[in-house]
Amino acid sequence: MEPFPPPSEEEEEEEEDWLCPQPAGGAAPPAPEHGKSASAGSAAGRVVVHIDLDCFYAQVEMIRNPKLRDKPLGVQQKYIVVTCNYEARKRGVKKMMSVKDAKEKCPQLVLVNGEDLTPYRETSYKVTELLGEFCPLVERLGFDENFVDITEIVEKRLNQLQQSGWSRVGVAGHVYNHQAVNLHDATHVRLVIGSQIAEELRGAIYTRLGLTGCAGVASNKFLSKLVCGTFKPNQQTLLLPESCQDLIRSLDHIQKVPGIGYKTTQRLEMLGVRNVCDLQAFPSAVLEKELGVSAAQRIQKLSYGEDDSPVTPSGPPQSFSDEDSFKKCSSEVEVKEKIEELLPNLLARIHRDGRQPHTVRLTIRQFSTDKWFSRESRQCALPPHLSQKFGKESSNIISPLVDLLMKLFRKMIDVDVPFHLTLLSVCFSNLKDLPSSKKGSIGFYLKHMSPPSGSGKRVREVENVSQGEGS
DNA sequence: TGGGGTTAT
DNA sequence: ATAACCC
Repeated sequence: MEPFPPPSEEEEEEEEDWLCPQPAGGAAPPAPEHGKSASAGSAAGRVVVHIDLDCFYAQVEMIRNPKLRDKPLGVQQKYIVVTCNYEARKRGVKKMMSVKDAKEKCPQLVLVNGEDLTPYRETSYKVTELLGEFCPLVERLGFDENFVDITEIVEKRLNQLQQSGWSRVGVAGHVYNHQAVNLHDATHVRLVIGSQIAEELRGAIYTRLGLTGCAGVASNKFLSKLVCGTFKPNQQTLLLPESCQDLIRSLDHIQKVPGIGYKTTQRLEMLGVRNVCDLQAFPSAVLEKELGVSAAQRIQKLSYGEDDSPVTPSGPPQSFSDEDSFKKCSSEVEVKEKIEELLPNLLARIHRDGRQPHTVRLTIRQFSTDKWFSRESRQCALPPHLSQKFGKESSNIISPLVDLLMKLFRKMIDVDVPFHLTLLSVCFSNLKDLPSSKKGSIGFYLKHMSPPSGSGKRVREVENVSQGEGS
């Protein structure tokens, strides 16, 4: 069996094999422990993989239209190229580049409109669902990233290896810093097995969905995400604990730290904190006064690579929204028309989901020269008789919803004074399962997970994929 | 900069 | 309801 995807640029370096004598009664791998073995977050240490699909929207478009495969391709929303394939990147196109700049850099650039997210959203959930077949702890981050806590799968495989006595154990993919693996170190062994599982996850995503992506394997979410980007298209990287400091110190600016965004960066810079080392060394008490105890402690722990946040299964979405941006919208009639455009698609999505929303929100962005960032919103509970109508299609739910949304609009905007909007968004949230049957089940994609043969069979399939036969 | 999402306050 | 974060 070959590595998997055709993208041949891969030269999976350093796949050395290690002959590993098992336990021998020494202090090698961890004891099996009784019954429920190391659950996620136990003292044993977790194994977390972060999976990040390569230029996701562009990949989806290339699958929809294979003729685009070998061309430089950009996905356009309004006048922005939001992402592009690697052919385009070679020629200087970057994410979030204006169409004008992109065409200048690459006149042959092919553009597809990506304002309708439906194909991306659907593919995205297929990926999450697929990962959910391997393991229940899958957390989405945006449409193209997932965290998977594979601690339990690693544990199972460790037990199997111990029973077979001798096994060939080797890293799949890269090791950060080219650090040598010590197979007498239990933590190393678990992470190495994690790298094999990560490769299987990527392999499944490729063979079943045709998508390539990167993976990072580490002992927590934060580190797995950080190390994921080390080798970029379609490769994976394992982080061993001894290289953790090197990884985080490699971040030249604090805004590269996931969890430290624009606002926090501004405040940290006022305090003279410019890089991760500054943050590590900064007095905690002062930081807590500036950011609050909770945020301060969290980001300072991040600066050491510590992150105890669990991989929280995302399950079905918490909200459904649809938005449109435009140059100008300045009359009530136009607002109503825009809302009427947004609703049908949204309602169809909610109908497909099957749950009932109990809250609606209208969000606007007003034109302004300096604060293009800020949005305002008004929300209200849906009257029960409207909530009810989400199950059925026939009745006209649109008119009363539009009326409701226009009331929300008038709470924000005095329609007697001139206004200039550049965005409208409608969001339905507070989703509840229909009172239909008995239990409050989770349904959605986690539902059909165990056909008769159950989880044992599923896991075995995973385990078989890249078993380098022992000898 | 788009068209989405989440959680915390 | 807003503010922060993520993509």
